[in-house]
Amino acid sequence: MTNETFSIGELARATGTKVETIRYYERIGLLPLPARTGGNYRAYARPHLERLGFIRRGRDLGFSLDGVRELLRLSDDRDRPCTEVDRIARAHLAQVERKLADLTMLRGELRQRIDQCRHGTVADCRIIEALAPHA
Amino acid sequence: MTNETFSIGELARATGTKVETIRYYERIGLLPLPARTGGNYRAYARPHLERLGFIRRGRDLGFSLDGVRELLRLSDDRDRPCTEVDRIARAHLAQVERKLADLTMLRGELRQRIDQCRHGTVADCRIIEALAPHA
DNA sequence: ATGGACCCTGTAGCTGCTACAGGGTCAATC
DNA sequence: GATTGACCCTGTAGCAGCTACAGGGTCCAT
Repeated sequence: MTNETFSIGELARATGTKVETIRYYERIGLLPLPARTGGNYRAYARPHLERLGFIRRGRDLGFSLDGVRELLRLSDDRDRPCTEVDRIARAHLAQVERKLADLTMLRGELRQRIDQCRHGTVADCRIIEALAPHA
Repeated sequence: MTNETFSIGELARATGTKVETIRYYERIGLLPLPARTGGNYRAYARPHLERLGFIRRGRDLGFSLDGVRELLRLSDDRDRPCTEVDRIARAHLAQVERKLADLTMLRGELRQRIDQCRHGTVADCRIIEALAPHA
């Protein structure tokens, strides 16, 4: 039987997570409490490794910790329809798209300000002018 | 002479800022301390209104509070060349562009996952599959 | 004098970590 | 057997940029 365990440092290296972050995930109940060694070290098993991997990939896809938590919960019930999963992912996508639209607008405005800057003095800088109203 | 003053609530309404946010800006030294009335109410003058307007527009353009602080400092010296202003704005633009690139990638990945979802059970959901490795 | 809208200070909460301080453990080396 | 050094432990505080109280005071109209 395979009953290998991992220290928190090994888990960190294996998943590209900082040790403190792993402890943080534990604290907020995202990662279950691992067994402890005689010297009170955390002893993780394979399921922990997988779960942490799941969390990391979810975060990489931009899901919030609550989103990840929900996805983890849903992924446990293998037989349920994935309607909910789909809904969460779509909601997240919509949010990403909103943010993209916002940032695109922002980029446009910034570019315009910067392009109009004639590199004179602050008194007639278009960037400052855009911020200070009356001048 | 025009020596009108504004209450914090009036300033809030005039600039679309929450009252607490104004007090916060004061606390971190972004907005100068206003005069006080007999009843210890803040009594703002026109320069405060303008300064807060500047801050808000800077924030709307996505500058950090430190960025805004720097821009405010620079805007005081009307005769200096606007090189520094330009540099700050360009650095910010570059950051916005990096974020845009990241989010665009993210959107692509999310769309792909969602498109591949066949709306079956969680067991063969592509979204979950992308997160859990082995399955 | 009473009500309601406004104001005050101070503190704690939010997200998602990160960074200590001040200690304990473990394996290897001298 | 003592010492190093890498690792681990808990607990707390900090970051940005607000936001939300609690527990009071003020001002003005009725």
